[in-house]
Amino acid sequence: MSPRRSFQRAGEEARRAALISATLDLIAEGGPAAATVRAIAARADVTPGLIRHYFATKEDLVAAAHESLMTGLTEAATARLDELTDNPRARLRDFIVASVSPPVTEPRAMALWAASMQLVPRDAAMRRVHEATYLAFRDRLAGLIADALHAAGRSTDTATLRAHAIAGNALLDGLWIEAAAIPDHFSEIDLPELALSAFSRLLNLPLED
Amino acid sequence: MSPRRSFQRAGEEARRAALISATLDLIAEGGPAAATVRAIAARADVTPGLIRHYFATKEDLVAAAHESLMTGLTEAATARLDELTDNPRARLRDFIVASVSPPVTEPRAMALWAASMQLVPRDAAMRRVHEATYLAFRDRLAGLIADALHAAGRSTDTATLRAHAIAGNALLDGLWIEAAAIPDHFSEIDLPELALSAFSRLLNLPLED
DNA sequence: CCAACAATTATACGTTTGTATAATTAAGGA
DNA sequence: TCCTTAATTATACAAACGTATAATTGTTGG
Repeated sequence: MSPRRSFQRAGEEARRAALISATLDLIAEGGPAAATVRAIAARADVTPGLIRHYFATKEDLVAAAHESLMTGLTEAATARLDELTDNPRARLRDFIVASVSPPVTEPRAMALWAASMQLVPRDAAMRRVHEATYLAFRDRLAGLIADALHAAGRSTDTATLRAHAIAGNALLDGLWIEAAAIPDHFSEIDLPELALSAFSRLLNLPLED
Repeated sequence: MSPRRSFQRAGEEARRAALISATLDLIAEGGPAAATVRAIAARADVTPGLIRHYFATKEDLVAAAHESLMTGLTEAATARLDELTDNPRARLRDFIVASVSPPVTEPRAMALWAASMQLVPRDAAMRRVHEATYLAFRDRLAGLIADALHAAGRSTDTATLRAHAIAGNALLDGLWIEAAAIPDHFSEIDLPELALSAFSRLLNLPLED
């Protein structure tokens, strides 16, 4: 007499979110190999069969998890912007600082990001998600740069603006990646200050406090 | 009557190298999941049982492969420096261009790098190797920057130089990573020119042709 | 209060995985 | 030349994987 386990119904949205969260947790802790359908189900406190009910294949679930991760990182850098002053230069400065500060620079985020990047070259769905989220972040940065330069009375043709956004994005990416990879080594370095200083020279626009 | 497959004996060193090479090829092509013992053996043109004869466990083989990868990358970067001209500014320029050009920007390199980075937060040995190779690369860049600035008659205190090297390294990392991740999107962009332009502003030192 | 439906669990299947062990064969020294 | 030894192949096995499908159960509208 094995009693069938009781359960509660949850909305589709909540269940998908729970499965995605469980997937990210497992990948962060033990890499992609640890994110098996059975482990994911256990972490989300459901049975493995339910995964197939919401995601046709495990690949779909992983892709959805990647999208959730990337948009989450972008939002982490963007979140404080809305509550900020309307001073364009301060907004850009805050965006830069947030991009090289926790939670973005936490090792967990880096491990997840690396796991995703590893799939990008050969998984079309992952590549599409990555490109979309990359461009979303870059466009956001481009807008902030344009506003800051304009407020300083500088003209900005689109080609130059795009180059600034690409380089600035690359700078922020490289900084948070290394800071997350070897936190001990960067603990004694004021990363926000370094980022602001480099950005100031990149745009020829003072950003430091 | 199935004839047993013929074979030739090889030295331990050669066999281990062949197995490591096969492992890296497979990880680059299909990720860590593709590097099964059977696939590795097939690629190295031996039977799966032989792997266990040289590596007690598959984990040992993967660790050896990562170490080989890291040291190989550093040596490649070091070797490249020696063939450059002795004009300090040209050396820095060539180094920057090489860092955002093939074979560095090939998706294969990015996939292997991402596979390694994914292990860094969880594996102390991997973290040590990564930190050492990162610092080796950064120190090289710092030396090139110092020489170029000095040749231009600029003074450079060590703190500023280190900041320049960190920011420059981050810029190059971010650029080659994205170029390798979404090559289609960057195909129409002159990445070396963009990198040189950004570096020039970062150092306030003209580097473009 | 009941019936219909969707959400969830349960079970099963075929593959593939890493590893263990026994059988064979190439290579070198006596 | 033969005989020993280590390198290599061959076979086997239990565990874990993703997926498919059937059986149940919570929920909601009438």
